[in-house]
Amino acid sequence: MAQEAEDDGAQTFLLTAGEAEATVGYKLRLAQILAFRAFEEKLSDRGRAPRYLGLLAIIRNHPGQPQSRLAEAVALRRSSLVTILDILAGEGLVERRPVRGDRRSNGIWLTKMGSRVVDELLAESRRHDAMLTEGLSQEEVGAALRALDRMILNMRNAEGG
Amino acid sequence: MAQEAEDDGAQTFLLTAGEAEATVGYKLRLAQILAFRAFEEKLSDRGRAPRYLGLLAIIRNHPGQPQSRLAEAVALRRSSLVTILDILAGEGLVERRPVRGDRRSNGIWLTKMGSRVVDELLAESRRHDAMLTEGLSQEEVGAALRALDRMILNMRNAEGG
DNA sequence: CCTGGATTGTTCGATGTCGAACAATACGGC
DNA sequence: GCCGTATTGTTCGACATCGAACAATCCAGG
Repeated sequence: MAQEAEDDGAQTFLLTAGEAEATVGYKLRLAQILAFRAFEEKLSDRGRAPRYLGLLAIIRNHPGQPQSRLAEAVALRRSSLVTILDILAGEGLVERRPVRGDRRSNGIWLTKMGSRVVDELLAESRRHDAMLTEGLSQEEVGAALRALDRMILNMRNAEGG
Repeated sequence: MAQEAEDDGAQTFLLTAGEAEATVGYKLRLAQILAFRAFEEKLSDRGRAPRYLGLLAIIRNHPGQPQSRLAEAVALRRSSLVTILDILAGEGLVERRPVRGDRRSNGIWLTKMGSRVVDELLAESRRHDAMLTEGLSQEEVGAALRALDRMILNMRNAEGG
């Protein structure tokens, strides 16, 4: 009966907080919040590109895709992407172009500046990854990546079904 | 030069989106968004407890902790936790009690109902985890958990220093 | 003691994401 | 060709989280 507050040192508390019941989902969340926040803070002088680097990288690898497809790729909503693309277009990183054969949709493309910014930020991103996975072996990192891929796949397959 | 939009099927696009440049940080984010969203949607009829299950579990394991300590444990800000605890207290899951010896801080405790709700939701959470990690072996899940722990540790050590 | 700096909870305005709606456009079955 | 249904981008109001400020309280050094 823990009717009395425990007297952990702060360190011990943080390390063991929720440990007993901690699930993959929970640790996933914690790690993501901390990693994402740190990355954004480190690059707070580069506009909003760091936050949307994933999106920008996808646009570079798959230029001309419609917004709806991009939204699905980064697991955000169609409606959220509107504002995001407005911002990125406002910063001159991205362009909406008409798509021949479908007057509903826009194709999204990187500008030259956008392409350059993505290059720079991907380098930063790799440095950040190194910090994030410090103390893990190549094999462990690889295994974690494969596990994450599988989780992403599992959740995508479950979506809307 | 990919000046022409590619003609992936939607499946292929999703699977390979950003694959070339994908970092641990990015996949972490994607997996977390999808997993968290699915968990919340599945339990949309249980108030706001699902979203804050991690917090509630920590309160159960470490009753009587001050808000600031809890905020750090779940990687949210002190100011954010105020609203959250207001809500959880409003739903009757949590109580603020005065702390003897420090009139600034509150100790946070689960109510009986809160404790019951946490039990139920932790069971749901384990089921959700099973879905999330489907297709991964016990060893792979264990390795992923250890990797996540390490990443959390790394980011915490880097914080503010 | 007592005074200056830290810590705690709180408020408040700013920003990001969401879901539900909508108009414009595409498309399949007839 | 025509019509019902899907899809696309968009707007709008709701909500979650943030950072900066603040008052109350604690505490360490003189």
